Amino acid sequence: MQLTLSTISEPNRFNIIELLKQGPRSVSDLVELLNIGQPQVSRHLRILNEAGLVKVRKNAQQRIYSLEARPFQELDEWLDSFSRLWEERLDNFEDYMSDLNGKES
Amino acid sequence: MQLTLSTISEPNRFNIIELLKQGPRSVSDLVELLNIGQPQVSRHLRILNEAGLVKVRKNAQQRIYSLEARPFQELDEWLDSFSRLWEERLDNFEDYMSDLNGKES
DNA sequence: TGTGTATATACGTGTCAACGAATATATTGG
DNA sequence: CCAATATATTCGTTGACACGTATATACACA
Repeated sequence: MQLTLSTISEPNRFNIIELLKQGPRSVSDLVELLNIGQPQVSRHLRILNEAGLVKVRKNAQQRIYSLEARPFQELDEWLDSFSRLWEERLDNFEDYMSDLNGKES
Repeated sequence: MQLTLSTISEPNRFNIIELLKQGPRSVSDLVELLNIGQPQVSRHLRILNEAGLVKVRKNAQQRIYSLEARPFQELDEWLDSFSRLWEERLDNFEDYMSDLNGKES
């Protein structure tokens, strides 16, 4: 979970993920679409792969990268545990805590 | 979005968020529950606050921190854009791309 | 097999952020 | 105002990581 988060939080990897969301891409495709050099793209792809966020497929000399669904599903499930933050009436809960602790600011 | 991600990805801040998910907490509460010093807790809380992930309320000398819903909602909405990854049949899409690019591995 | 294309790795450098320790600021009650 | 409690900030150090350049590996086709 935290590996997923820290991996995605790097801006270039975030951009790579946004591109792969539209479909599989080769490394050279990504190099053209991003403004960074090929070694950097390969390196970020390796990190994404090690974090389980992408998978690779060979096509001649090309490597076709695509997104792996599971980690994003897990992130989504983790966020479900926050649902009470907005789906239930948070205000009432906060007022309750205020009363417990004394007056407000 | 990326500020949210990088902020959450730090392990101590992730733990703080998990605790705040259960309800508002004072700094000293968090210091007891986590295994890090008070200055570190305060520092992480400041970073969480600057990222808009928590809000503060004063109660005497205490500062009561609680989660802010919006960034988590935004994260959830961002993940919605990945829904096709698992809700629709990805396999067909991949086969389609394979045909476009030539033969498979 | 050798050459070109596609991708990956190695290396040195610079930056950024987390940490612990020490100290500063706020807030309350006496 | 003073002392005590609660929280915040500063400082110096250190480790992790992203970058660019250079080089290595994989694969296909002539």
